[in-house]
Amino acid sequence: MQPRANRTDLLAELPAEPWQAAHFAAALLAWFDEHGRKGLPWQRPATPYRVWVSEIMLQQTQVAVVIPYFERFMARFPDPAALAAADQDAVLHLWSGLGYYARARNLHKAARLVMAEHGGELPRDMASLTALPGIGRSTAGAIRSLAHGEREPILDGNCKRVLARCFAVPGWPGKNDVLARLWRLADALTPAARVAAYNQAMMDLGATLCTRTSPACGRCPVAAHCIALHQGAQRDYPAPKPKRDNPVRRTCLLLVVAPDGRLLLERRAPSGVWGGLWVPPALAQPQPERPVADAAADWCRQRLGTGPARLEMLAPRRHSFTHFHLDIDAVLLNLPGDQAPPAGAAGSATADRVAEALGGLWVDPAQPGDLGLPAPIRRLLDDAVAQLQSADARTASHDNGEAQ
DNA sequence: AAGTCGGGGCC
DNA sequence: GGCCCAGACTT
Repeated sequence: MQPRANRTDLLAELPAEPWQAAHFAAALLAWFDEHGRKGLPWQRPATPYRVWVSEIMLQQTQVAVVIPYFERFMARFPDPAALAAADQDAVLHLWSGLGYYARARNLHKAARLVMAEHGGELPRDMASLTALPGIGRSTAGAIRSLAHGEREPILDGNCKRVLARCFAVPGWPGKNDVLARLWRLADALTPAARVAAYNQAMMDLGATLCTRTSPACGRCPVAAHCIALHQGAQRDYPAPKPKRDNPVRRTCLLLVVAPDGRLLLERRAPSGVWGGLWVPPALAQPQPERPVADAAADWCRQRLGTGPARLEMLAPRRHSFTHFHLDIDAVLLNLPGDQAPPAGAAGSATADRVAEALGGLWVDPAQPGDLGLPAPIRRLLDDAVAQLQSADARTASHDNGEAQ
């Protein structure tokens, strides 16, 4: 005798009944025809490439944020060939501010694979799609369903919330068993006809009615199916991620400014936080008990072979990531302009030696150019520019005072 | 199975 | 300030 399924399992298996799944899909599709989103940029036209790029951008990122990035990206890289031919810096530049930069690196890598191994067209089958870096089951399902009309379930954050509520799925969807159960539900409910509309409808429902905090159950097309609504427990699903205290890390960023006003950046290692992006050099291990200004001056003498002509602390700042806080001390270091500056170079022999020694790059902090710059670093450079200008103004007024 | 990877919207 | 968002990858 097989062990009897418990009550929760029975409820979860209900949509596997064909008639019920069909009713769910029909109700959702009727609602979609009336209220669904049909004018998003990647829907006109929904080519495999456009759906692909949009899906990658939309990973962990809201639609309204993505739209301008998507438009710029498509204008610059209209097809896989253009993307594959681009430098990684150009791709990261258009990604600056979106976060999760591994998405951009993987997208770029995958475009080159598409050119090399798939004749310049995205493959169509599930195995080949998920073999490409950055494409998992849900993104592959979105490409197959939205761009090709193949019957394939998706499971993004919206679908997880809708399904967790409808079928009262307990537990945090980050857990593998919970996730597996949601996938089974998604698969069982996905209809054979009108898959693209159905999958889009699931996302639209989650984004517009079945929202995280105040779901509009009164207008929901699948309210009759919703166990959470029946129990008045919409708020309990999906269960939140178990939270833990995020650690605090410290760093000290050195804003080294050459006599001509340009600022030193270094490229970070390919993996890890801000991988592949350009960031000012950092003190390896800031020591809590030692004044940061002293450590920065020492770094300057030891690594650059010259003391700073001027040193100024910027206001400390905290940047919070998903899993830790980063306290940033920023130091403005002006290099001396006493060496003879070669024409067209960064402004001094010292500056040139520095860039060579560190593998760095001198940029105008007001116009860094086409490189990937993390958003907080972008803001930091803006602050540095303002600080330099006010310092110049003080110097000028001081000089005037002496002259008079 | 748990940890890593960003930045912004919204409450 | 917390929480989440059209997730995927590494260990």
